[in-house]
Amino acid sequence: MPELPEVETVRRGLLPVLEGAVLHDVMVHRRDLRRPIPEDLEDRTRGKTIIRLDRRSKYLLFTLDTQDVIVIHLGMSGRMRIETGNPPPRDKHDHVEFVTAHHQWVRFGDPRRFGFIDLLSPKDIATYDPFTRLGRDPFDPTLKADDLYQQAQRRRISLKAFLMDQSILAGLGNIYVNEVLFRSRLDPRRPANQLTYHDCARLLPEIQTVLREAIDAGGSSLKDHRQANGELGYFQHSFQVYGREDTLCPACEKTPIRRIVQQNRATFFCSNCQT
DNA sequence: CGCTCCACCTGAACGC
DNA sequence: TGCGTTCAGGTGGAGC
Repeated sequence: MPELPEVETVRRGLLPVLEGAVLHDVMVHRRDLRRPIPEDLEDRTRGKTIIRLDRRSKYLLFTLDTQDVIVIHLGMSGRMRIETGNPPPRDKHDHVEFVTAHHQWVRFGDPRRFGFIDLLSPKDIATYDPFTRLGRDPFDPTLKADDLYQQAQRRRISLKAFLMDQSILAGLGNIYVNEVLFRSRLDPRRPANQLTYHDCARLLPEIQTVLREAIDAGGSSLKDHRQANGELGYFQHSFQVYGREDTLCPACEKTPIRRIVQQNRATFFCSNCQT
C-alpha cells in the first residue's frame, strides 16, 4: 500500500484528529514489529500533546510538546484507522492504539509487521539511521534535472533500480516507478548511466506529476479525509501499466504490456513505447 | 563503495 | 472444502 502519496494521504487524514491533540492514552499490544517498539513509548507519550504531523518520504512524524518525535513506518501492510467514541473491538493485527482526549482512537494495524514505530529524542533525529540514508525529496524545489543526471552518471544499475533506490530519491516505490517510467517513455531495463541530460529533464517532471496526481486523488476521494470505515490512505488509482500485464498499451494501443522481474520486484512496461 | 539477492511476516488469490 | 503455491505497494543486512 504505502508509497509517498499514500503516506501523505494518511497524514492528511490524521491531521484533524491528531494535530494539537492530547494523547489521553497510548497502548501497545504487540512490540515485535520490524524493530521492537521502544519500551518507554507509552510512558513518554501519554498525556503529551502532538503539536505537529509531518511526513518525510514514507515516514510519518508526530512531534510532541516535549520535542520527542514518534516515527511511524507502514511497511507493506501497515494502516491507520480512525474510530470515534466507543470503538469496535480491535483487530488482531492492531498493534498500537492512540487515544485522544476527545475520545478519538487511532489504530495502527500491520498484519505483516514490516512496519515499525520509534520514539526519537531531538538529539537523535539527525543521526537516526533510516533518515541518514534518505536521498532528495522529489518535491525539493532545489532539485534539478542535472542532480538526477549527475547521480545517474555514476550508477550502472537499471533505471528501475535507480528510481527505487531511496538514497537517491526518497518516496517512490514499485507502483509509481512503473508509472513514471511509462510516462517518461524510458525502458526500465536501461542502465542509469546511459541516461542523457535530456532524459533526466523529461523524467523529473513526470516523477513530480505522478506523485502530485496520486496525492490529489487521495485527498479528493476521501470525504473529510477518511472513508466511512475510518480507513486512511486507500483510494482508486488509475494505473496505466502497473498490474496490467497482457493488456494493450494505452499509448500505442498495439503492444501488450509486459511483466518482467527486476530486483525481485515486478516491472510492467511497454516494450514498444519505452526505450 | 556498488550492486544483487534475500529474509523479514501474514494473508489473499489461484490452481488442482 | 482443502491443500499447496505464488504473490504483495518496503527495507536493510549479507556477501560478492
